[in-house]
Amino acid sequence: MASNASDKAVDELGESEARGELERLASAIAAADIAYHRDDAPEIADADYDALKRRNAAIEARFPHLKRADSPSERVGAAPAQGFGKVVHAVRMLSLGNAFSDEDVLEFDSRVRRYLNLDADAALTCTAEPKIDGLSLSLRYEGGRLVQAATRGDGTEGENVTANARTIGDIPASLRGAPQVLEVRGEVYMAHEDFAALNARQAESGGKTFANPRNAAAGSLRQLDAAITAARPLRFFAYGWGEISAPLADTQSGALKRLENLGFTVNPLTRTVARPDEMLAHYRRIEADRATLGYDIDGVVYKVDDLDLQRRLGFRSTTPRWAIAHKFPAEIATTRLEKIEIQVGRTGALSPVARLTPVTVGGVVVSNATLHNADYIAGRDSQGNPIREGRDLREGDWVTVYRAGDVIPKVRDVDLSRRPKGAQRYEFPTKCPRCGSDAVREEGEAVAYCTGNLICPAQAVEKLKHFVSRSAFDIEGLGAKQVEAFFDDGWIREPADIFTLSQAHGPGSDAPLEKREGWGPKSATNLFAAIDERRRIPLARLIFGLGIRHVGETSAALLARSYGSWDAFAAAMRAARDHDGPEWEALNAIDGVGKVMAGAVVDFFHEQTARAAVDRLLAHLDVQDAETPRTEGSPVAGKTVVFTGTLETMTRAEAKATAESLGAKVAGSVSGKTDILVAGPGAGSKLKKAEELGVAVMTEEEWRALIG
DNA sequence: GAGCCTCGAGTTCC
DNA sequence: CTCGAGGCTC
Repeated sequence: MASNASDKAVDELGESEARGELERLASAIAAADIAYHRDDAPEIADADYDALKRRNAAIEARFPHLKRADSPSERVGAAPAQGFGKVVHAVRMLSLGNAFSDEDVLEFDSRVRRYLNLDADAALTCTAEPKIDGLSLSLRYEGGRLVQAATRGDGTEGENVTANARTIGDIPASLRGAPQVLEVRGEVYMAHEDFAALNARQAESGGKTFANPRNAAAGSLRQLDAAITAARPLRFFAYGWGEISAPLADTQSGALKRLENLGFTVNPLTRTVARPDEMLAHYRRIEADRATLGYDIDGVVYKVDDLDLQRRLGFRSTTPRWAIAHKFPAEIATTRLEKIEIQVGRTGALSPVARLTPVTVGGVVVSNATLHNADYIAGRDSQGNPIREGRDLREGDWVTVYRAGDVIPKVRDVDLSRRPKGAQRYEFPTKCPRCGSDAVREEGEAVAYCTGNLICPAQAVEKLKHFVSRSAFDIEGLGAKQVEAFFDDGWIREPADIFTLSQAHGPGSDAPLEKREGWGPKSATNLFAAIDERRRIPLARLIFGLGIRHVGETSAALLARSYGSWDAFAAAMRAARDHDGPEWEALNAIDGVGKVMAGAVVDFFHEQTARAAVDRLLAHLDVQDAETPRTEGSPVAGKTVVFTGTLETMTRAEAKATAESLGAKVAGSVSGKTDILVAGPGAGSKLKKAEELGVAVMTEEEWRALIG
């Protein structure tokens, strides 16, 4: 039976057929894995391998209870192209906003109150707990059993480290009384004493030692051989959750209690605090205990306790509005500023970088630091106010450096008493160091730009790097390094060249990729396949990839959503050529698009060279129309809504977020394209204009009734 | 027109 | 992560 079953569509399979199929697939995939990984001699084509994996996943999705203990979908190292399989998070793993001072914490408190329309003296309870310096992990339990563990990755997609997570003592393999689906999120870390012992062992056995516990934890979790992870002393604190089939509690603190009862370890310094002064008091207590905790922490996290309020607050593009991380002050080190060099970005921006005598800051050796712009070097901000009390930076100076947010190295100050004799004030270049074109700094702007847009090789290569970057075309195997090498050899000079790479440099060509240093038949085939995969591209990624100034990831998605298809978008931009007319007005009416961005986009389409390059690119692409938001049964899908006057039961931001989630476009001003004006008390000119234009006007109450 | 909020662009090291 | 600047609100 099983042999016939393999030809059947998954939804036609009976249960016993499915069981047999899963068994067959498990052994076929395992055999392919061994051939690929251990013997480095693949027996089947990658596409066939992927098909096996997909079929396995599809059957498992339909018959979850038949999932085998040795399921290929969970096995570490199962995917051939990279060490770990990828996992798309059911609920995104976000990062947190940061507070660096008491004022920032007070501001967080008032921002939350403002958003929720709470009085200054109304209670607003938060949880406060140490921020562990480890790495985030998401644990998925189904029916009380741990089925998957994934790293954070880019927040949307992480790595499957299930086998490794199973070896961590603090992570229960099964739970009693948990919801059917429960994703527990927390931090994997290594305690100080375990770290010291591990390093001692490593040194003894001649293995590599780790710079700090964080790196040790990360290195240990990302072992392809779970047996190695098992020998590493990792621990886990639970602090939150992702997808859940039933709520854990009404409050953050209640949910943490529940997780504790289920068998997780929650940090013992977690408290609920009612007011900013209590938040700060708990911060100081934790800071005072920092050295005796036995593990690294880098701050304190506050979260609004009431989950209903959390839901109302929602998310900004990368962070929740209901939480913030209060960071401890950064460590500082002293070193020498050897040289100031200039880098050229994809927009032509000239950015000075400090080359430093390498120095250890916070467990990492730093040798470069950004200097932002000419004013920053001179000791001024963009308004001309002194920073570093007006002290400028010169080559040869002794400077203090720190890692902003414990990541990005920055120069804090300069020690004038140690300034070498004859050190010269730094002269910011007036020519692009790469192409020699004039560098121009517009009046009132902080950044100088290279004007050789079409001839500057630095700009061209940076634009290409942007094009292949993660948020744009995200071509696996074609990173910044490869782009640079291909550019230098003239293989890729513009985006379209990427899609003809396999013709120009395929196996039979004059200069085949597989003969290049560092490449072989396998990696070359993989790259061509990865490129082919991106011929079908979502509209938003295409727009972002074009690298139009002022159009980042968010705005690209906004434009894609607003126009739906490439043809509609391009036609409108061409029609708006003169910064005038209905298309121009429509573009400017999009909430979030102003004159500057609109001008940049329209001018991009008007520019012959850029347009020709885009046309060459489009010949290779199948652009997918933008998905409109969930609109099923939404009464306002596709409508353009404007809010005006005072809103009484929700804040403006809430109103906007809700409307957008229902597929409506929220605009800032009333125009012929407006479908609905929601007018509260105090509405003025917008109401009048809406009435003139015959736009439907409703009260807030009517609006709420409409959207349910 | 000022003040806030958010986004864009550039940056480091593993 | 930070800084500058664009866009929106008041």
